[in-house]
Amino acid sequence: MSEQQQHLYLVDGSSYIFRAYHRLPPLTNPEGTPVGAVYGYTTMLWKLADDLDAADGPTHLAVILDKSSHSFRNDIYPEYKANRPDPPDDLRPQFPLIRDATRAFSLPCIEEEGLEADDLIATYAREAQRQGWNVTIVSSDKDLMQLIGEVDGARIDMLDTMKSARIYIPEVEEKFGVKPELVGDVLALMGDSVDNIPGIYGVGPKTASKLIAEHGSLTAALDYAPEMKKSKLKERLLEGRADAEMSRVLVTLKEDCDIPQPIDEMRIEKIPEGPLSAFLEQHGFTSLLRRLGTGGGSPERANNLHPAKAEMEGDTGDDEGNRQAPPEMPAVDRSSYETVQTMDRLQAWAERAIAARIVAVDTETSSLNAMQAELVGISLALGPNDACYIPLAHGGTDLLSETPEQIARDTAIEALKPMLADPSVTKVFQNGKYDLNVLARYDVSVSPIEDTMIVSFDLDAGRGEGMGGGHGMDELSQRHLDHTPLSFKEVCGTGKKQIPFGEVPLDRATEYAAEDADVTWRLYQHLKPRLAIEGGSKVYERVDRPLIPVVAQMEREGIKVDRAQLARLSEEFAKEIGRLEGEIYELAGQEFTVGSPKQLGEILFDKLGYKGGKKGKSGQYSTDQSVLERLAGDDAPIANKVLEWRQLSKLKSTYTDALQEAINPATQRVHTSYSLTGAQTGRLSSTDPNLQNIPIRTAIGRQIREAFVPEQGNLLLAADYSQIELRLAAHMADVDTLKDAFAKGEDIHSRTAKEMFGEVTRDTRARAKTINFAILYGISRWGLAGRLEVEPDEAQDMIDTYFKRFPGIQRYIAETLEIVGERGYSETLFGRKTWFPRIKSKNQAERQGSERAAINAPIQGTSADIIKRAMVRMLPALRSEDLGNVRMLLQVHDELVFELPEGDVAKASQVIERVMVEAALPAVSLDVPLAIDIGTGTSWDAAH
DNA sequence: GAAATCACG
DNA sequence: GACGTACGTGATTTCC
Repeated sequence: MSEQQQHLYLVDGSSYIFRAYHRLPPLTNPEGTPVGAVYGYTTMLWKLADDLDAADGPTHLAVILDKSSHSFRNDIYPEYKANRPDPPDDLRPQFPLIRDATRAFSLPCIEEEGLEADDLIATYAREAQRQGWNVTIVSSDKDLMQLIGEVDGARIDMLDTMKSARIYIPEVEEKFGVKPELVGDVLALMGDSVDNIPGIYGVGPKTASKLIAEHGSLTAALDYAPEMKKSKLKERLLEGRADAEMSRVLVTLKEDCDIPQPIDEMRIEKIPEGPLSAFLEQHGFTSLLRRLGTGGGSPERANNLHPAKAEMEGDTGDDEGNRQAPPEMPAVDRSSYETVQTMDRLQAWAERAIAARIVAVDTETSSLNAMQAELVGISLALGPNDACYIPLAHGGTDLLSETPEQIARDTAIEALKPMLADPSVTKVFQNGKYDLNVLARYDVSVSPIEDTMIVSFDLDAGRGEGMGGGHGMDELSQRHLDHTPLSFKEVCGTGKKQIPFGEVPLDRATEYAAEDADVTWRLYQHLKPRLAIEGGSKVYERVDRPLIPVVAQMEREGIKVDRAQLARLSEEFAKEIGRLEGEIYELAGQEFTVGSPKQLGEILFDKLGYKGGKKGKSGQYSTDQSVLERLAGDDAPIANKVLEWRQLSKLKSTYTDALQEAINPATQRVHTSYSLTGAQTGRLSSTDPNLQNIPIRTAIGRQIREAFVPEQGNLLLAADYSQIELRLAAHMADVDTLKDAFAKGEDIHSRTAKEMFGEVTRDTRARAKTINFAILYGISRWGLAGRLEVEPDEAQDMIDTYFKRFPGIQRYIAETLEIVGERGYSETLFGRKTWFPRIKSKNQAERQGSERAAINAPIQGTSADIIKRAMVRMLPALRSEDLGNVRMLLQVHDELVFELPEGDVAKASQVIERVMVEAALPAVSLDVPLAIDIGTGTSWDAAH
């Protein structure tokens, strides 16, 4: 080819600014206009312009914007995009500035009345392709992925600048399981809640791509439906055919729009600096301005963007002061990292860390379980691309190679200890609880620490889903740094081929490990300032951050379990399960897998002909507890046998077998791992094993609790908050009757029964209890009707009575929903936010689900805040009362479990009770007292 | 890997 | 008038 290949870049401007808006802090320019999204947009154009001379960079470039909200799609389907909320108030004034920014770069900006940006992009892309040009669409919109591919050597691909990812055929196939040409068919089946494209109800991305991949097209898949075997899916395909066909039209891009400007005119050469510098100056983008002057990327961080006024926080002010825009950082360069193999170099890094006062730290180990992991190496980062990896226990990469040169583990640890313990050097981790536990096992204490995972949780709980509850490092790096770090899989492989990190060659190990510290350092710079701006400092500084070492210590303490007792129970359960199985086969008239709900349903309702079999979404009979209990009442002896079988199987597999496996061989105790970011409301969760769901409600289950025991000469002490959520509801909704009952120490469910039904009997108290919980969980007449086994009308009457007798509740619900609808998040009394991205969903079930969760979150979350505050204060309080031998072992949402010398019980009980009762103070003064029940015994069961 | 089930607050 | 019905979790099993 004689001529240079032309390459047209089409920038999807509209979708970009929405994403930029959500991931950047609310900056304003010197005039006070919000410009956060504009800033993001400007840096993105800058990056593209930087590629002008690159081999595959743009020769032509245009920005495409949405002009009107109405398009031909609305004529086909009036509901199209109907559930789009209005753009936020501080985004709206930024739209015109986007055009200004584009003009400042002297780039063409294209928009047409009645056409969506996607259609213009499709038209331009095809036009350029026809002329033999390459095309790159700068967007991450999945609809546009239909266009990807090559015609006569001219290819169309996509670039997601936020993730720095090229998207071509393999990426599309990975995402949709089909070639780009078939993406439209998949989209038509699955629908799109954002654009309000119906698709087929109940068909999601998985099912859609499977169907299209199997049948080759939407039409073929729909045509095949009548021949499918009977299933919910079949029904839905048959019923939803028209919806799918209309959706197919809606997702089809219009490739033959009239084009406002020929592509030849989009050629770009060098960006003239005059208009650009004027624009940058006007909006205070001084770091970019400086780069313009020096003509290159300098890592300069200072600029004078003004932060939007921080919310009133009443904070200690540790984060007050000048806030800066996200620092400009150079791209991650893995070749810049150092492998530290001599003591000289290690000393140099330790000294630099002390001088820097802040250092990101990451440990590499042999296991995800902190209580078993061997330390393999440590990485440090002091700035972007200023990071190192210190290998400590790397072996040869195969049998023939020698162990690489490295500092002995103990020597290196001793050299790092002063820095890690230095109170003036902040150590930043991503999930620091893990590193703290690993290091503690090598007798290293680390303080003070910061944790980017927790910072992210306190800013964005509820906003993302994914590993670490949306706060894992890879996800944060993608979201905030536009960078994909090397994944563990890439370095260590997966499945059978996986190797321990200690066998990764040092150059590769350094790239991975040092990058993790580098990314953590960058995330900290990016996220920490947001806490003060967005009002998260209080809960982070006073609750979650100080909690990290406390929970880490609880995990290390572990709890003793009586293995012999568990083994005895396992054996007993096994015998009983076997006996029940025989009886069940007898009653069924055949053998089958009792543990298979599918087979059980068929036996019960098809073979034995019991009435009332209801099939759920998947076309399968439901056989859960409530169904079996009803059958048992209708004189079906097999139902009771299955219920018993289920109970025992559950107890055996989940508890008596699994807990024996969980005993740590080194400590002979069970060490759970608490997730600090697992529950959106701020609660902890417990895994490996889960010690927050040990049986208590049945006598047979409680035998498992008997296996949780203290060491010789000690006792277990359990302290739990009595009715804490109802107390908080009484305070937060300001309900005098309830507050009065709590003040007088009455039984709250009895009082509710008296108010509701006039008299207190076993029955009315039980109903009242159900209603009280229903209120906490966000009530619906059908939900309550189901629980109380009454008609929905009657349930509605009870709700009305409840609202009348306890005025305040109804108002609390309405106010909470109004605020969450407005702001997108709920707040606890201590300022913890939980986001509800689906609160405005057009899908009623989805929206109502969010509403119920939003009613509950402030109550459940405040309760979590309170017990967390108690945990933070507990050990210092005990220590100051000379109770240093009391160990805090477990937290179960409203309960703390301790192990202590018998002689300490009386004194410790007082301290524990006081700390728990006063945990809300002084930040919040409740109108209701908090009450604590305390028990002690020689097992967890006996302590209740 | 999803769905069903069931253990807890 | 239909949707599918209480909030928040984690572990195990079966089945595709």
